[in-house]
Amino acid sequence: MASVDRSLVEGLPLFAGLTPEQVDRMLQEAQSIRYAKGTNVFQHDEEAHSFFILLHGHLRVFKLTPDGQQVVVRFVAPGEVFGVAMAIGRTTYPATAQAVVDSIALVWPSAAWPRLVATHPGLAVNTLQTVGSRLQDAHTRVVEMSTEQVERRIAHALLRLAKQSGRKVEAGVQIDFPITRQDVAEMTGATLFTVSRVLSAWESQGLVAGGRQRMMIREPHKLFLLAEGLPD
Amino acid sequence: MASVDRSLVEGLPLFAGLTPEQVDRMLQEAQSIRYAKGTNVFQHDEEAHSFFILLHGHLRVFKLTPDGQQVVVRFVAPGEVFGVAMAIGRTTYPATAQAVVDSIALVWPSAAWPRLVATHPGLAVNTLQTVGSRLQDAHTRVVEMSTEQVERRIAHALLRLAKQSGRKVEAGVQIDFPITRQDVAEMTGATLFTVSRVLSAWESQGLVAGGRQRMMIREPHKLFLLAEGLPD
DNA sequence: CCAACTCTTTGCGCAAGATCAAGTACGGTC
DNA sequence: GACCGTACTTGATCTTGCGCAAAGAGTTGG
Repeated sequence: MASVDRSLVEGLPLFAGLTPEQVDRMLQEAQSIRYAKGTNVFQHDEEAHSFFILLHGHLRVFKLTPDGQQVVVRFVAPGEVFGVAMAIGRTTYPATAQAVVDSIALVWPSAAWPRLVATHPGLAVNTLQTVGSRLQDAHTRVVEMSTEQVERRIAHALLRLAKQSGRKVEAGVQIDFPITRQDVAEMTGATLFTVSRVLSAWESQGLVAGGRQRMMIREPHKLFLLAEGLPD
Repeated sequence: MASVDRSLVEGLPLFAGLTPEQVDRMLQEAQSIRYAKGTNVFQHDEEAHSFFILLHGHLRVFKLTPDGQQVVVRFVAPGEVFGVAMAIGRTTYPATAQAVVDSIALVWPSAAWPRLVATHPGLAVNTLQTVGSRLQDAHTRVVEMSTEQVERRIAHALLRLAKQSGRKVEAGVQIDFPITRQDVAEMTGATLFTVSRVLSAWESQGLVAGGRQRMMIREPHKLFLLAEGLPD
């Protein structure tokens, strides 16, 4: 594989505290692979052969229930580590990662992880921070699902998307990958129908905009107030 | 502080891969502290001054919403590490840990963590596994809350409690710390009333038993079928 | 340009659970 | 042993959001 330009990965949290030489050495072991829109980077229950850093594009990570329902765990944005199943002590992936647009990732074989960690102890520490912050997110989501009603959950989900993958434009904050109402439903534990109704209402109030697979937040602050359940 | 008997902590996941001497050295830096039933080991948003291993007792870890609702994050059983806020990159605790019975924990100052990790890289790796498996749990819970109705969520919650803190007795599996219907409600995102109704129904079917703050599963397998939504 | 598809909207009826309102039983204390 | 507070039960009512149906609107491709 062609070697990877270091500038692409400098400053990534995973590599914090490593010397440029160490980073170079790690990069030499990585491949860079392209995933066409709609393809799966890995699948639920598949053997965890690799771990990744997303260089370009966006992924949708979801779980499938026995009766075929999907639940979106998160979206992966460029720069993030994903598929670290091996590091957290699993032998298979706990979810499916699917490219929502054409994407490129750096790929290491999972088998290299123990050696990499032994050589660069900082890797474990950095990964611990990453996994820890995902744990925070998951708990936040549990709290929201336990105590908030749909409208506020949807508001929180959109704000999180905006924060993670929002692009500021004149008219507001644009989510910079295609996302359906169904996706939002699967992030919030609501139905497609309910999400559609809520978004329609917000659109007519000028809070958000966006048609088919497009989502833009026009009034982030008002949406925030709504998410927190504060008076208008 | 009195020195801690090594037999109490041998075989704990946190210490996996450390030599007995290394464990001894770590123990010398720990205090063992007693927490009376009902007291808080640490509180939400408090500075994360320490991290812990529970030696004896049971803790209830919960978050508080702005409007005062509690959501139970998990229960801590003896042998588990908790309060590792610092390790996952926080300066404050993200939740409150409260002793549900008189409890004893080993306590290290958070400030010692970076040095301990530098000396024993295995610590970071082990903690990563622990945090990773909590992340799994949290995601499982999100999936359950998104796709299952209350009855099945309650069944899953009880099964998880039984697995983690169940004591097998002749008549079934006894949860070996006091737990209220309110607690179960706060674990499942249901109301006290709904939980009470469901448990009453199960009790009359002989599925579970237990009165005030007592919970015992008499038919684990039937409860499992119910949790998975399988026919009788 | 039309066909086929996917995504989205909207209306209507219904059910799972929440909320409210009494109560009852259990344990601990003086 | 009487009292008190906390946990639990049970019933009646109300609301949120789901399920389903049907149709509208972009998108892609022949």
